[in-house]
Amino acid sequence: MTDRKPRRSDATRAAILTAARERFAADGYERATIRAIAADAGIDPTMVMRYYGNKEKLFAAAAEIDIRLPDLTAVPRDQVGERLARHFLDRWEHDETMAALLRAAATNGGAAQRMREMFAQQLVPVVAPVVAEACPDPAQAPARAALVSSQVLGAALCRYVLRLEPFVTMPADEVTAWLGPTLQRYLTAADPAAR
Amino acid sequence: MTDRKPRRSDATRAAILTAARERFAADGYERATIRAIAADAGIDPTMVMRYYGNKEKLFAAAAEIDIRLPDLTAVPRDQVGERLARHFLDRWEHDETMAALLRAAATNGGAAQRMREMFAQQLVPVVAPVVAEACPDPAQAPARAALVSSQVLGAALCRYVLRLEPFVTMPADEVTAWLGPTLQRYLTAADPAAR
DNA sequence: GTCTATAATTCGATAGAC
DNA sequence: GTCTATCGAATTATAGAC
Repeated sequence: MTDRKPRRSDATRAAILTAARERFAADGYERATIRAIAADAGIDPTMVMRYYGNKEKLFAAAAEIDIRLPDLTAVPRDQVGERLARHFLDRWEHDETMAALLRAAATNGGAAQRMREMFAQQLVPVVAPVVAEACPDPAQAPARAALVSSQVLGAALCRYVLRLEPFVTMPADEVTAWLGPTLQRYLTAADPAAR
Repeated sequence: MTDRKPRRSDATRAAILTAARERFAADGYERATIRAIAADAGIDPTMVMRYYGNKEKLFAAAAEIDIRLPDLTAVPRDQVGERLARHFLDRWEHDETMAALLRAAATNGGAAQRMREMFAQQLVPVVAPVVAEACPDPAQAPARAALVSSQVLGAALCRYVLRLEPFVTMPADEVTAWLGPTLQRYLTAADPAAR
């Protein structure tokens, strides 16, 4: 009843979103202009405003993402780290939405807020049961998730934003091989000195 | 003979740099305006242009930093990780230049280039001898340094830029306790699976 | 050295014809 | 739905008086 609305210009909206993600990913929030996004999408800049109201709402729509984290409770305890690392790498190599959000979050408050919400609503819940096994204190989950975020986001920063040479060239498999044990420790060590 | 030039308005130049670092750190490159920087420094915007030419050169001057890495060859082999972690945390808690550079590097090509140079000229050389001991292949040094960068920059991103709650509240000692072993492994492990 | 005035752009957003 | 025209604001940068 509520999903029977294939508007005729639905393709246009999608084209705008795609172009917006590319521009926001390449230039960041402030340097990406509505004019340029419209040009990339092959339409008039006015249409962007008509469809999305203003630049901020356009970004919000373009940066709406689901990390689609796997269910870690179904993964062998000693492999959660590498599993997580591979998932993130995979996700980022094929979808520039995260790169756009990361670049924008560095200078735009709204984008940073988005990042924090993603962290709290998507990463913490998935990670919590794994952490609980090695560390009974339930208050530890957010801290461990934050540590995981720092390594994963740092890798993304070096690879996709700063384009730090050794990190850009390094094969995805090698990156996950290095990050896996790090994430594993952040999730399953009883304390910083353990393991 | 060459350093006898205490210009009368040297204090003004310093005030501009301080204000510039604060603004670039808080707002990023594009949102930080020369007007605002001048206002913070209590001078006329024209003076900023007169002293530094243009915005890009001003940023270059403001982002000129020396990480002042310690000599790792004088540190016990099994403590280089924690030593490095503590150094970076210490350095950043008291100097917002790195936060400014990090924020700006996300959207500004020149700032990103600066980051890469800092990495190649300051981190790689210091780290190379330590890596060489555990891994004879000299070509490994840049890769290990890049891994270290990813974790260190990721932590800075979460703590100072994104302000991810668990990471902001976490005491510096706890952060170094967690990051130390990670950096240690990146520097001294023979391969990703070792140790 | 310092400041006023302003040039030259650029961008987000709106009004309104078709 | 789509496009032309344009407003209003903000910015870097320069010219020139004092």
